Amino acid sequence: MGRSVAGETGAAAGRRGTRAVSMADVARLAGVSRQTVSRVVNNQACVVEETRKRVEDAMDELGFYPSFAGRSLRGGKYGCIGLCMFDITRAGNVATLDGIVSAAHDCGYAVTLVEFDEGGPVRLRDVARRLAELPVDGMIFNTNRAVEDFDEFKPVPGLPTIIISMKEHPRCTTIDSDQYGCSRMVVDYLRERGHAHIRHLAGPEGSITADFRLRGWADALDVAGLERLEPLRGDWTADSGYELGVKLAQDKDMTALYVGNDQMAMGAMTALRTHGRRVPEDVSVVGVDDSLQGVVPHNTLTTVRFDLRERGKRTFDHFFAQMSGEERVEAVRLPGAIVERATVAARP
Amino acid sequence: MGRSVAGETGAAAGRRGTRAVSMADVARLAGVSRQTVSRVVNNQACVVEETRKRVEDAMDELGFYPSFAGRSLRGGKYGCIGLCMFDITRAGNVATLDGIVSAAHDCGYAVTLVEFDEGGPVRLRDVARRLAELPVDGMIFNTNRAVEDFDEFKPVPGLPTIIISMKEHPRCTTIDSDQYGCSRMVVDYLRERGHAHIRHLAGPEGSITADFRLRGWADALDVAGLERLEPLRGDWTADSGYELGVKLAQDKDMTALYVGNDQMAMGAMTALRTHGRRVPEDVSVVGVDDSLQGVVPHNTLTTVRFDLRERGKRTFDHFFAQMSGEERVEAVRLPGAIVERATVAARP
DNA sequence: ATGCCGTATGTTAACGTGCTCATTGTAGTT
DNA sequence: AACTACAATGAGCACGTTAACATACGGCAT
Repeated sequence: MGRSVAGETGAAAGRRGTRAVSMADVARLAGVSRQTVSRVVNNQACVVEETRKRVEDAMDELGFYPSFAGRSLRGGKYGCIGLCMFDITRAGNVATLDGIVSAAHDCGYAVTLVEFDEGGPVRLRDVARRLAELPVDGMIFNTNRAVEDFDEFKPVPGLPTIIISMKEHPRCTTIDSDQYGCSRMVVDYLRERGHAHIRHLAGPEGSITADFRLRGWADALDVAGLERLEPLRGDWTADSGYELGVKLAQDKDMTALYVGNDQMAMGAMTALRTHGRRVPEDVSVVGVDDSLQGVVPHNTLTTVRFDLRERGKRTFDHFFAQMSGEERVEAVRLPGAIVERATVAARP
Repeated sequence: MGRSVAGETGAAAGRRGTRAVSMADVARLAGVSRQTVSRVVNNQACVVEETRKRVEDAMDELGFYPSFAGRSLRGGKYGCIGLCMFDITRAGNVATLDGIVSAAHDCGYAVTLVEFDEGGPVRLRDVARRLAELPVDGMIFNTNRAVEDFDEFKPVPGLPTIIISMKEHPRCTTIDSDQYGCSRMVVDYLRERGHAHIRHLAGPEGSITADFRLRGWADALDVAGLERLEPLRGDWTADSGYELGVKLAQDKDMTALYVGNDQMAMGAMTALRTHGRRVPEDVSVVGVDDSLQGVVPHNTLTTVRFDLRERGKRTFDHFFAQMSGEERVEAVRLPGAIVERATVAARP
């Protein structure tokens, strides 16, 4: 219980049974002290060229790599950052992961990835516990799924913690693409083009992203004093978009449709056209994510693009700032940008 | 040079400047020896209930987490596996990553991810060097891109190494989806349905996957003694598929088109239809990857599906076997399966 | 009472590295 | 010759954990 299976493989100590080559071994072969080897490894001055050469040859001969354990035991830090994602395969997450990994790489950090998709309810506390026993200097959580103990969660002391989430947290800096603001932006964009009957096809209940996108749309309509019909809810797939698009085709007042992601938008658009509504002449359609580029030929969907790689980079930057002593807790929301293609028309 | 920036942050030793809570601290507070704390942490017997309770309370009060460094310094292993991917965002890679992470999790391992997309040519040696200095018990490389020193690469002694690659390696076990076999399978599938003029729209030059898929197609035609016209080469995007599809529409002999991925197939199909060739009545189309499901409404493309998550799981399994002493070097190729939809018709 | 056994706990040493301080060696200055 | 200045190297310790060994204690058979 609690102990890792890896830990129990036991018998084989070190690298496959044999103790790994240590500095002492190199020192012995090169005929110098361990300290001199250490200096060579860390590229310090004050080592005469001839000695350095001898040490380097010895290292090559023995296949020496400095032990991370020894090094970090001394130094107290690992140069690794723990990242917990709840579903890597979810569309946006890969790009974010990529951004984090590459920003981390630039600062000499590696990223240790942990997934947490145990059927039951998720508690940040459990995830943090698991991560804290790994060689990490801090943690990043990506919680685009509801977690049980979000608000009362306390980060592990000494381990800077950043949460990728639209929900704000009392103790940790949160960062996310502005899933709320993008909807207000789209509604304003459509209003400026004369649309007053703007409907919404949202993502599934239980998705925080879907909820914030929906809320942004609703608030924007309310603020503008426009009529707000009940939004429909799909499951992010193109087919669900098609299905609901068939229903929406009945609504002859609707002049614009804002869809919670591009795949459903694709489906809805197909349904609208199949049922005699022209896009964009009769109905303008806007999606979010810009995920169809390259996937579909002649992609014409007007949509909102987030720079998710940038989101990852920024996330790491905040982590790094905290590592460097920054104490501030903020809620960073990164704006998207509308990509104008050909599915929006202005009303007379 | 060579040293990590993380290492140079220096000043802050341990967890945010303050030395983390150690077993000694817990022992002092609980009024026991460090060894007893260790026993409690590792759930060993021979600790009387009352003592255990006192230690656990002390741990909670101080917020103690065992130090990974100290632990692995003693034990010699980390419970982490190093993974190098050259482009996480490439379609198949996420699912593979997911499979590896989840299989690793089940065995108590975490995955430390490193990306390597420095503009220049890649050498496995450099990647291995970087990974070997991290807290890992072994490594996995995902080399779907050409590397300079593939054949002469020697794994770090004591660190089991698996390569995800279609190319076989003299010293390491390789594993990959059977990018060659899938093409032979498709050609046979089309031949059985009476097709004799089967053309191929391949991925870009320089892509190993594209090369193997192309080679499988070519060999299958040669073996069957069928005419083999020059394949066209796209860049994986739907638009390039469309563009080349326009050219292919001129070829009135062609009765079947095998496309290197689904997105290009999507484009090619659209082009064929736009230029008066019915699919599947005039031309049958087959893709690879099954990547359009959920993305496009009413997906009807017949394609080859690989279980990429399974590929990840199998990869980890091989790593784990080597960790447990298995020495065999193999080349594992995981077959795909044809997903029959509606873009293939039998010829009379 | 003596000796033995088993259980609970403490003590010691070792893992590999890198910092601090000490020592040696060399050259230049007085 | 005696001194300082500096470069190159070595010795020792500390980091946190745990395996192996050592000790203390109570119960039981002799």
